[in-house]
Amino acid sequence: MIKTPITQLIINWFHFYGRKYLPWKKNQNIYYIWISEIMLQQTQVNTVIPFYKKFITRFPSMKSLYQASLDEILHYWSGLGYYTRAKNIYRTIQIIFKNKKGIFPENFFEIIQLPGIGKTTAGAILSFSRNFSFSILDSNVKRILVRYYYLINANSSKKFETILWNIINIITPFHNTKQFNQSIMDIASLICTPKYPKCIICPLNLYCLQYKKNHQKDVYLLLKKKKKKNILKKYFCVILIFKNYIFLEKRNQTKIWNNLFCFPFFKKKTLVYNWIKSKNIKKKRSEKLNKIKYKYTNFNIEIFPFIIHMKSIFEPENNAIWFNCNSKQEIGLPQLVLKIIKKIRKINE
DNA sequence: GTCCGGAATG
DNA sequence: CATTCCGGAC
Repeated sequence: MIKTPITQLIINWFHFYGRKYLPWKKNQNIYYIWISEIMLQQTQVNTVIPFYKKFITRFPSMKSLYQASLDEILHYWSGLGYYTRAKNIYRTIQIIFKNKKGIFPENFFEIIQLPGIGKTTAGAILSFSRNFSFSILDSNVKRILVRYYYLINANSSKKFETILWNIINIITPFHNTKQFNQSIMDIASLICTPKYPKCIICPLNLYCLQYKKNHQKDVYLLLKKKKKKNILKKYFCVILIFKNYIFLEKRNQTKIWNNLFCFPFFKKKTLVYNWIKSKNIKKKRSEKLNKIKYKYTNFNIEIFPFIIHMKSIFEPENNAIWFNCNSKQEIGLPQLVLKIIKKIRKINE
């Protein structure tokens, strides 16, 4: 039973143009869907695909994932960002084997209890794996609803959120839910884009109030929050190199890159010198690398690296390692560190 | 350079 | 309520 015109239009469009061949859509395996949905949080489909393929090749089953350490999981997350997601996957697989007999739950209220899974991800998992009728409300869906119904955001955001959930619950069909959910997100990300939406080819343009009434302002833009200033943070870091080995420390209790391995970071130059002294380092030679700039939405980082080539190696303390750049040791590394290691390898070649 | 994006946490 | 997390697209 189809309830609203928008519902039928969305399902019809999927039949011709929807993304039906995504790697996690090859079967209905709830494990694969779960991993893909966590990866797809805050991350676009095309970015996720190669990470997903490597991850599933290494961890083809829930059992293989359960046998993995957090470091191994983080290794396959390296460069993808939002590393708490990998930690949440690790925590979830422990829960599944310790409390749920190794079976991924198929009950919405059980799934939503799992770490890193909210209403939208739970709905996506159940609709894509079992075709159960659950709605999703991610930013793609929000953008379509706001434009299609021309919803001016006059209310408090909490109230507005509730309104959007009510609407999507109404227009989500009982049958063909998985096609509908995939379709509305595909339409949003391929056609109803944040900038320069391709309304001419949009299957919803006949009824879309934003388009039909030819409103001057894009109602979606009214939702946007104010920008904040970018703060510049400066750090110094020490890159110790011995042959193919680089000294890395595991970050702990940090907000950014927690559980990932990085070079030792310092706020002041003098702290760098103190640290080098305390390690009683025998250096062969030092080297200057240009300052490294790195950007985030709310702040920029400049890193001034001190590169030291070592004569000999010392025993690393807890949570530190000599990382062999040529090996495939499975640890988590942020994109920044991956890039610096690549640079160093080029210089040394 | 600027914008985009789910869930947890403050 | 607001903020945080990360990397990529443009």
